[in-house]
Amino acid sequence: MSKSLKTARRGGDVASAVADGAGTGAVSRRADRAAERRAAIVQAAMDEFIARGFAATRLDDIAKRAGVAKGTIYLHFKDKESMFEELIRTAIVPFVGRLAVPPPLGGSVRDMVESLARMFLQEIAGTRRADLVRLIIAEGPRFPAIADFYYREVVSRGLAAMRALIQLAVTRGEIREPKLVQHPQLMIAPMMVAVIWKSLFERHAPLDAEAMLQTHLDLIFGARRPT
Amino acid sequence: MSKSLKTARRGGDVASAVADGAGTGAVSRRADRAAERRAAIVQAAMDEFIARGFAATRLDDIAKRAGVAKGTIYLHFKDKESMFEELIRTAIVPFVGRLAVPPPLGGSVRDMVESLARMFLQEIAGTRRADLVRLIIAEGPRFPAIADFYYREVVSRGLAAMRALIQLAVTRGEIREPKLVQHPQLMIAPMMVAVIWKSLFERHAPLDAEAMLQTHLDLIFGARRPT
DNA sequence: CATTTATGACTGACTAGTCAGTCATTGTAA
DNA sequence: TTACAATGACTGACTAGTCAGTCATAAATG
Repeated sequence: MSKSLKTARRGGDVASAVADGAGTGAVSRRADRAAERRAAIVQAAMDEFIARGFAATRLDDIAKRAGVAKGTIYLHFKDKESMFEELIRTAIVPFVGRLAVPPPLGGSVRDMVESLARMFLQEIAGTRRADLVRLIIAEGPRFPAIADFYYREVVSRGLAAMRALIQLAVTRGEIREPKLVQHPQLMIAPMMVAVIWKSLFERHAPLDAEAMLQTHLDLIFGARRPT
Repeated sequence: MSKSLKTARRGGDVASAVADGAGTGAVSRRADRAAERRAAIVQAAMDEFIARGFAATRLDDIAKRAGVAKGTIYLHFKDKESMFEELIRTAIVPFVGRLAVPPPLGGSVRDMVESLARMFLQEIAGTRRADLVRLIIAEGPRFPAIADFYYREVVSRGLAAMRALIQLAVTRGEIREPKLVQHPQLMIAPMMVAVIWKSLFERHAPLDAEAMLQTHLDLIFGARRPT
């Protein structure tokens, strides 16, 4: 089943690239054009799903937004549901790689956690991706496959990495509270709150996530001494 | 507009209660019967909305579950959308009252926070109400009226109350980190995570929310000395 | 009996998914 | 190089089905 993904590059020449110097930007290679359209569909679908949720999203709208006929969508995806699932997966995968904790280099654990959290705030909480997280929270229960995938690929890995960091910090004496190793969720909780807050309440009361993060880290690692 | 809410109790006697001792449970009083049906509809609608989200929920299903004809629903609610909004409001209100911080009584702030958090875990995170919170997160952006209401009635009040408690604790010396006053969200974050976790990941990895709470409080108030 | 309340068949708008047909692109032969 | 054939990506009108909301009719009530 589910062959339908035509994107597989044939032969070798990936090189007919999208020089796309000046003018029309017309793409010749058939496969390229197809890939381009697929990308447009994915983008459009993402926007629509985020804006309306799964059930309320119309394929007609996705098609229109992607500048494509509805039938074209079905050349790339089996149906609405598998499109949705594949979409989420595709969007998540790029982040999975970074979850392997970078080798505990020289600096303090706090610095490492801080830079990780900063990255998260900038690349997720501050962007449309925050809505993606919200979408997963929203649709998860109705798409167990997605919840499972998300748990396996993101949550469990992320928590494992975080636990390792906490363990290290406890060993080094950077963190006093050893029980924290059992609850790596506590380290991440403020990030989750930030994501949700941005999606729902930002216009009521803007949240200074960076400042909150500092306070959070001070609680866990102890306040930095004022030099 | 939107009169349609028939629930207003007439006269005084709320007392013709639902004795409902043994048999049919037949209720005589018209208004009571109406109220009963309304309650059944509300309950059924809640279940369906939680299970499927707003868009995917069918009024036919709500009617069937409530043991009522579809037309009956429209005797109580203007349409699907306002039913949804009113539903959420109705479900939230009972909790608003408790958010006024009980007068800072004798005990420590930590004990007070702890008991509040415990209550939250038991009455929200442990129950179907957790899914209600998830539902608000999920549908909030599409129902600004609900997000607004939720922010006004729950979030802002809850945070204000929490801020007052933190302020008190800082004054008393129970909390060392004064910046926490600026970020009452940090106090609540683990509760939010618990709610989401229960909804999405409980079957993958059960979360001991109580234990997590203890660790969290130890971080904020300092570990209890082992006597 | 008059009035209020409840019913559920019905309607009309809407939408996921299909498929016969079109046509630009690619391959092949002269 | 040019003419012709094969391919398959793309289209959009269409089908079959769904569902919010209505209303003529029936039941319950006082």
